[in-house]
Amino acid sequence: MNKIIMSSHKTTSTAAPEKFGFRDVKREVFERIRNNKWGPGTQLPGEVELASTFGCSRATVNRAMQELSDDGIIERRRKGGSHVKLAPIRQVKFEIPLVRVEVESRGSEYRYQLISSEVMAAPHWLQVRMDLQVASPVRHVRCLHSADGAPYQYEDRWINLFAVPRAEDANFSKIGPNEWLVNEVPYTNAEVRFGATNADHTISQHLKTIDGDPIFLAERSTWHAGVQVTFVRLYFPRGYQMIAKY
Amino acid sequence: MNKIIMSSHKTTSTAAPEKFGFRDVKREVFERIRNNKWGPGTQLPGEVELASTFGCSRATVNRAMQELSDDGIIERRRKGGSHVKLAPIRQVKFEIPLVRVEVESRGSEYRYQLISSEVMAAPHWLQVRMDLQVASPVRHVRCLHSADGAPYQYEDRWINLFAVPRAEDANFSKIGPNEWLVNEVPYTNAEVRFGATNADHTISQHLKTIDGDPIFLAERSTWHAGVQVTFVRLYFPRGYQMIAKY
DNA sequence: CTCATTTTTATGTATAGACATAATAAAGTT
DNA sequence: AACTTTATTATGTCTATACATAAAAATGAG
Repeated sequence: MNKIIMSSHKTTSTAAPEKFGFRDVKREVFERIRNNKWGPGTQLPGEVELASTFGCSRATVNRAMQELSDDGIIERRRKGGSHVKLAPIRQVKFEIPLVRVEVESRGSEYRYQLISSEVMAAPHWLQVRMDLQVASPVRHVRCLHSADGAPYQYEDRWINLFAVPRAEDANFSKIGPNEWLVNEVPYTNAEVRFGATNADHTISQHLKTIDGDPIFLAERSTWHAGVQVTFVRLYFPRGYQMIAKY
Repeated sequence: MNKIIMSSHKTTSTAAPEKFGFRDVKREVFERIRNNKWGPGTQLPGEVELASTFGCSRATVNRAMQELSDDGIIERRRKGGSHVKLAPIRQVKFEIPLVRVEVESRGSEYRYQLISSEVMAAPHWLQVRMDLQVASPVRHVRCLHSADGAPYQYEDRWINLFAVPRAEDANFSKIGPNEWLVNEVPYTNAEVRFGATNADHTISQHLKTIDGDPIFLAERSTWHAGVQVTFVRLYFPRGYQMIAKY
C-alpha cells in the first residue's frame, strides 16, 4: 500500500515505477519533513526538481505543495522557493454542529425547551456588542438543550430583527433559534470566543448546578453580508469538554 | 474591483470580458449560494456548464469547486454532481501559537518561569492517559507564563522520555518545554480538549486567583509516529478568552 | 561603494486534452 | 416486478504548455 521512495533518484530499477499522484507527493514530502530529513527552515527543492524526482509533472507537484502550504507545513514565495516553516503554527480545525446533532451522535436523547422569548429594543451593552444602530429591535430568546434528561447547554440568544425580520414571528417552541437561523440565514461569518465563568443564580437553576460552579462559556457572533445577525452565549455545565484534533 | 456577472449567459455585450480566475469563480458561486439564489440542497450546474458560463476552462472551475468543497460549502459526488450542503456544518479554524508569541503579539512583555521539574516513573493515571508501558520514565515539568508581570498560563506537563530521550537533559529554565518540543519534535498529531474547572490551591497560588475561581482548562495530548510524546494541562485565569473565526 | 535597472528564476495561474472512476440511469433478462 | 448488465455522465486527476508575477540576483551607472 505504502509507496516509499528510498533514494532521491528517479526510480530504482527493481521497484515498480508506480505513478506518483499529488497525494503521494504530498505524503512523501511531509514524511521527509517529519523525519527531520528536511528540518525547519530548510529550503525545499524546486517544483521542477521534485517533479523529476517523483516522476510526475510540475502541476502535480504544485498541487501537493499548495496543499502543504494551506496546511501550514511549508511556506512558499515566488522566486524564494518553498521552505519548511520554522514555527509549525498548526491550525486546529473542528466542526460546530447543531446541538441536536451533537447530542444525538453521542447516542443520547435530545430535548429542547424554550424558556423565554421577547421582542424589545436592544439594550445599550448589546448595541455596542453587535454594532447596532441605536434601539434596533431585537428578539431575546433563552432556551435549554438537554441530553437524556440532563441539562446540556443553556442558550441565551439575541437576534437582530433588522437583519432577519422573519425571526420576529418564528416559532421557537419546538425547534431552537440556532437550528432555525441555520436554515434561514446559511453561510454566515462568525467569531467564537471560549472561556470559563461562574454559574450565577439563573444559570445554576437551569443547568441544575450549584451557584459558583465553573461553567464553560462559548460566545458566538454571527454576521451576514456585513451586518451582525445574532449574538449568543452558550453555557455548558462542569464536565463538558470540547474536543478538537489536529 | 468587484466582478459581478448579472445574467447566466456567457457575457453581455457591454461589460468587459475580464477573464474569470478560480478565485472569481469561487467568489461568484459562493455569492450565489449566500444570496439564496442557490439554496441548501440545490444541485449546481456541472463543471462544463459553469466553465462556459464564466468563460473559463473546466480546470479553473474544478479548482474553485474543489476549494468550496474543502471549505464545507458544497458537497460533490461523481456523476451525482455538486450540491449546496444542507446543514452548513462550518468548521472553525484557529491557530495554537506558542504562548510566547501569543503574549508578544498582544504587545505584552512575556516572561517564563520554571516552577518544578523531576524525572520519575509514570504514575498509574498517566499510564492510562498516555497509553504507556508500565512505569515508563517521564519528565514532569510545571511552569508559569506571564504577560506584563501578570500570570497568563500555568502549564503542567508530562513528557514521555521513551519517545523523546533528549528531553531528560533539556534545560527548561529559560525556554519552556513546549517551545523546546516544538523544535525537537515538530509536526505531530494532537488532540485538544477544552473545558472549565475550579482553581485548586496550587493553581490559585500560581495564577494569583482565589480558590474556587473558574479556570479555563486546555488539555493537549500529542503523538509522533504513533507514540504519545507529551500530555499537558494548561490553566488560564478567569477572563482569558480563546478566539476562533470562521 | 550605493543606488537604480535589468535579468533570471520559482512559483502562481490558466488551458486543452486525456483517461480514470464512481454512481446513476437505461436497457435487457429472467 | 425484480434483477443483472451496460451505457452514460460528472467529477477526479494528470499532463504538457504557456504566460504572469514577485522577488532575488546580477548588472550597470553615478
